[in-house]
Amino acid sequence: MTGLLQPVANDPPHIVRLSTLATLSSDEIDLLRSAGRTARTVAARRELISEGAIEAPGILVSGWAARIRDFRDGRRQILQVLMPGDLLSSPDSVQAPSPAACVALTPVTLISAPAAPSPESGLARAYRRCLAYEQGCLFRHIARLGRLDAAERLTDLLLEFRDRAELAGLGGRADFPLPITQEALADTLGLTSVHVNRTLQLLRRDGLLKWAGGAVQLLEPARLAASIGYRAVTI
Amino acid sequence: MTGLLQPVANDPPHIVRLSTLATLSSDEIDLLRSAGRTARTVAARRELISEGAIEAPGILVSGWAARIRDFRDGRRQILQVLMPGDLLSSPDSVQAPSPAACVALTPVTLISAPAAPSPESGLARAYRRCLAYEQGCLFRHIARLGRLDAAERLTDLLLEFRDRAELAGLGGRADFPLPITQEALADTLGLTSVHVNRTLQLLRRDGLLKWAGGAVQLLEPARLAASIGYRAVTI
DNA sequence: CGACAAGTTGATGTTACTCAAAAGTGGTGG
DNA sequence: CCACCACTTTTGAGTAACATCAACTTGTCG
Repeated sequence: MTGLLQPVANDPPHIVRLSTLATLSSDEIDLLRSAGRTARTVAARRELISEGAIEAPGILVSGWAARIRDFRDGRRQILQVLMPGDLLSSPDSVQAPSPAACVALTPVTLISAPAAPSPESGLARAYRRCLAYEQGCLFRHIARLGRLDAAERLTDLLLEFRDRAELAGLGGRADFPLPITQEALADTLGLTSVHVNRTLQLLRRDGLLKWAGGAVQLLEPARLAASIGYRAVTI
Repeated sequence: MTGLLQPVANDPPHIVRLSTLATLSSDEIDLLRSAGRTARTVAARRELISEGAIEAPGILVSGWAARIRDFRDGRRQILQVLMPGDLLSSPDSVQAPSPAACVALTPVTLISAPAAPSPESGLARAYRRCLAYEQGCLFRHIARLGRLDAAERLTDLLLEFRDRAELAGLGGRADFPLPITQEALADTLGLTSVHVNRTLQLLRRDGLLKWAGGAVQLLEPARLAASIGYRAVTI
């Protein structure tokens, strides 16, 4: 059977995400499904990719991970947070040494990303749009770290997570999984975990969010978005 | 005449840069040279690309530019600094709406980036390596903003500029052009221009750098690099 | 020479860091 | 089932880095 399909809600996150970014043929979806049968699992805190290693094209299908930069004195910066459905490295891009190590923030499962049938295929387009989206997120991350204060950084990051979770069919319009520690959040936001904790308490006290059982619920997403002039990453 | 050439010091920066990143045939170099004959110039402070516009593949051949994010209240963050030889957008990548506006920091000249003859050609490889290098710089920028203090940020950025200038055949091992204002530097580093000014004075007082006539000279590049554990972006 | 942009200086305020310790949470094995 | 351990979250008090505001100087270009 050949033809075009709409993304299905019960599909795994990477299939929802890729088929939202470009229309995939059912052959391509089958390709992704069969790739899902040979998954690799990695325990929390373990490296998925070490710095300088050649990355095999991969997709994160469950758990969260992060590209990180460690400094000699113990400081650590999370460069990019990866959630289910995210590409670890596209089959199209250069097989270059990874510019940064990638570690699992939770237990993680990975599959290898199937090569696209052709550069004009839907899958190839989906991969390219993933990369563009990713770059948009990196730019947003830079603006966040450079010019927002703690509460604004946290708000901005949570809104980004919400959008990305929704893109992969995870969580709803105001709630989404967030299975990482406050310390990981601090390393993402360029803050200390103490300060992240205090900032979270402010937002909770103001009735803006709840965070329990590894999931966040934004109580007034529109007000949050308006308060920082949040706009979704365009793709 | 066909064959492989070494980069020539007197070549324009984009040719030096691309032919350092991958070996180009003389046909490909001719392609780049003829692209150089139809240059576009943009005055300082003008936009090269506005946010959301579709970017035409381009190369910066002279002057400096920056991708920026402007906030409603006047805050501004420079997301990426572009210097001569840098790709504005690769012919290979998606023709997606630009995630951020790009403005000229000095008067600028642009050429359009010629499409690579084939995906396996040297030029296509050079473009891909440009993108990988660029991503490495973005990661470095994030770590800088998230975890370094003012003096470290400045040092790290100047060392990156030195490396990138050298890659494009501009400047030497310790000195390079820096034709931008302290305010642009502040918007890059997530600091105020007042604080950048004071931090520069510290470095000057310690005999670490000179900055005059739009060019910086690092007096002890090795000591600077060691002080922050600087490692060049790997490509 | 005048005007405007860029760089410099000083005084003061605030955000976020540091250090330290207590309280809560979850998993493991006896 | 409980005791223990490691990890995470929370709280408090003092501090440092950077921002803010405002003025003044220098440089540049028409």
